This record gives sequence, structure tokens and C-alpha cells, in this order.
Amino acid sequence: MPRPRTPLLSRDLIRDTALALIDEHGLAGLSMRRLADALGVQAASLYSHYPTKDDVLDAVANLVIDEVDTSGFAGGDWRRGLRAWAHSYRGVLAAHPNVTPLIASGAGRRERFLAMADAVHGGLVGAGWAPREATTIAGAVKYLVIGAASTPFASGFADDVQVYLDRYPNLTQAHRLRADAARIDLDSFELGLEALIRGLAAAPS
Amino acid sequence: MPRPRTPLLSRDLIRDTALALIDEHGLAGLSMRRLADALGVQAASLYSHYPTKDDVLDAVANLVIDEVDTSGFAGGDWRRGLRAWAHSYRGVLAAHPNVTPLIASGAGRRERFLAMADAVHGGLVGAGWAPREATTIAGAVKYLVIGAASTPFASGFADDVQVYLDRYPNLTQAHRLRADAARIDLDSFELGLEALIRGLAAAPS
DNA sequence: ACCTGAACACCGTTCAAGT
DNA sequence: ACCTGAACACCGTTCAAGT
Repeated sequence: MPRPRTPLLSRDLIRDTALALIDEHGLAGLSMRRLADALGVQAASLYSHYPTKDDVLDAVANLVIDEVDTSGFAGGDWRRGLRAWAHSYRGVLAAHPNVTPLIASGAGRRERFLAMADAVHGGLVGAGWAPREATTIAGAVKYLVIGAASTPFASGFADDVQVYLDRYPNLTQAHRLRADAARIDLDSFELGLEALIRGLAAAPS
Repeated sequence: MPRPRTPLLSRDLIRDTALALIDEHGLAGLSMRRLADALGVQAASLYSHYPTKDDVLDAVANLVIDEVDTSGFAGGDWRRGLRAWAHSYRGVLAAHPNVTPLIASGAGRRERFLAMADAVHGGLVGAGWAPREATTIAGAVKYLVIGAASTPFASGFADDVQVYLDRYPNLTQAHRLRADAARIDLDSFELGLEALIRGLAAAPS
């Protein structure tokens, strides 16, 4: 079936299918052959639309980042804006946990990352922060979001607690809290975020 | 050269060589064949010592985590302990940037991660924090460290600034600061860490 | 017990060929 | 311009065979 009059593929379709496969089968579960399979096409066909697999992954990363809401800065309240951005960002990564390593490694030429950074930076500067301070603040919040999304509490512990329960006496309580992992993750994130905002109480000059 | 009287390989030698290769050529640059090559051996030989490549990577992660210093809690001053741990942890990841994704994804059965978590937890509880609070505090600091190590400021920006300089007006200043990236990274990290510690000023009850 | 050589089922990517 | 089929140089892993 070569050269159908209506193309079988498009950049958007490939990118969206890649995200769906990653969400379902993990980052390691995505290969160009599997992706082509899901699209009913040969692997080589993908290279008519993306030069490399990394470019597909960049497109996926940009798609996910575009879900992040930065509109909270609109009112001019930078605290509200920062909280809304951080929660939105964290929520998006929680919705796509398998994509998180892609976001965390975040190298390369990723347009939508810049758009997000620009919106946050603009929101802080618009509220009176100096550019350098805005950069630092946005960085610290980003660290919290990426860290929280990358290493949730639960991931630190094996499934059978009994193995090491007696070896690390200080962790006994922590293990008992394992079922509560989601709450602990949120608490740690909120603690960091609120402490940061509180620590900026001096506000922009 | 089968079955030499003194074994060519050992678990430690394989693990140390793997770390050296990752440090030099990146995580993607490590294959079982390359690793075997560096050891003057066939790839299949590695499987006499590690069941899978993932087990080799777990050993590498444990080795790196063991470099983190948690002795700062010894004096009973939790602020000092927390700062020392955070800086040591961040420094270790900065010394092995290519290993960072391995640490960040941090799943699986990693003994030394638990040893580190246990030491930190013990240090906080020993200073009077309730176990649940200790878990939350350690989590927030970990988020900052992992986030800072995963997405340094510089990584967000392409090498040729001019490409998007006019497209994102708010980032103009940030771009000018690109050469200063290392300092911005440190500032963001310090801001988050100190704000967190300040935010805990209430101290343990 | 430890290492080899060959094999298996995969990869990302290229390229001539077809329409 | 877009897709195929075959190929290339790789992967992780297995396994019979050798000492």
C-alpha cells in the first residue's frame, strides 16, 4: 500500500500515539517498530515525519508540558500564580508518570518548555520581582516539582517490607506509613512549596 | 581462556567499571558488550556475576549513594545535619551527572538508599521530630536535591540563544544569564533549602 | 565455578524501490 | 511526497560447551 492518496501518518498522530503507548507500556516499552505497529505501518515510514526517535520523544515532552497551566499569574498575585503553576505542573506529571524521566532530563530544543518558563518568568517579573530573582524562584519551584514527580516516596521501598524491616530501625515507622505514600508525597511537596513562599515573604522590592 | 585459576571478573570490578563508563560516555553509552570489552571479556561472562543489566545498574546506583555523607546529624543539630546531607547529596550527583537519572528513577531494591534514608530519618527523630514529620521533611529535601540534579538551569536552553530570543520576551534576561548557569542552579537550590529550614523554625515539639 | 562462541529476538536507522 | 522491504550495525540474554 504505497503512496495512498490520503497520507496514513502525520506528525501529530505519531506523537499522540507515542504518548499513549508510553502511558500504557512505559518509556522502555516504546520502540519505533511498536509505534509503527500501533499505527498500522512499517517502522521506516516514521522517518518520513521525524528524523529520529529522540525527535518523537521531544514532541511528546512538548505535548505534555503544554498541559501545564500558567494562567494563575494573570491576576498579578505571584503567590497564587506560583502555587497554581506548581500544582498544575505536578498534576500533569502525575498523570503521565512514565513521561516524567523525559521531562526531568529535559535537554534539547524544546519549544514548549521555553513557553512555560517564559510565562512563569513574566508572571514573577510582572509582580515586581527582579529578573534574576524570578529565575531563582522559578528554579526552586521547578526542582520541587521535578523531584516530587521523579521519586515518589513509595518508590524508595521494596514491596516486601519484612526483608529489611529489622535492619534499619529508624525506618520502622516510615514503612508502616507505606500505604499512606500518596499523602506523604503530597505533604512533602506542600511543605517545600509553602516554606519557599513563606521564605519569600519579604516580597519584591 | 576459559576458567583461569584466578577469576578475571568480580561483582565489584564489573560495577566499578560500569560507573567509570557511564561517567565517561553517558548512561546510553553503556551496553553489556561495551562493558565486557572494557574488562577484556565476552558479554556473556557478565551474566555469571549479575543476573541482568538492571542489576548492574542497581549496584552502580548503590555505589554512588554510598558516597553521600549523613554524618552531619551526629551532633544532634538537625539543621546542620539537613544542610550537610543536602549539600553532600547534591555534590555527589553533580560529580556523576550521567548517573542522576538512575538515582532519580530510584525504583527497586536498593539497599544503600535505605541506609541513607534510615540515617537521615534517625537524625531527625533523634533531634526530636516525630517520625511522620521526619519523613515529610526528608522527602522535601530529597525533592530539591533530585530536582536540582536532574534539570540544571542550563539544560533548559538551547545553545544558540538567538533562535528564540525574540519569541519569549520575558526570558531575555534569563538568557543573558546563561553563562552564569552554575550559580543560578546553586542559588535556586540554596533558596529552596534555606526557605524550607526557615519554614521549620517552629522546630520539633 | 567461570568464561567462550554462537545463537535468538529484538533495537534505531538507512536506502533503493515503488506509486 | 509517502510508504515498503530488506539490510546494517547494534542490543540484552540464553545456553551448550569447554576447563
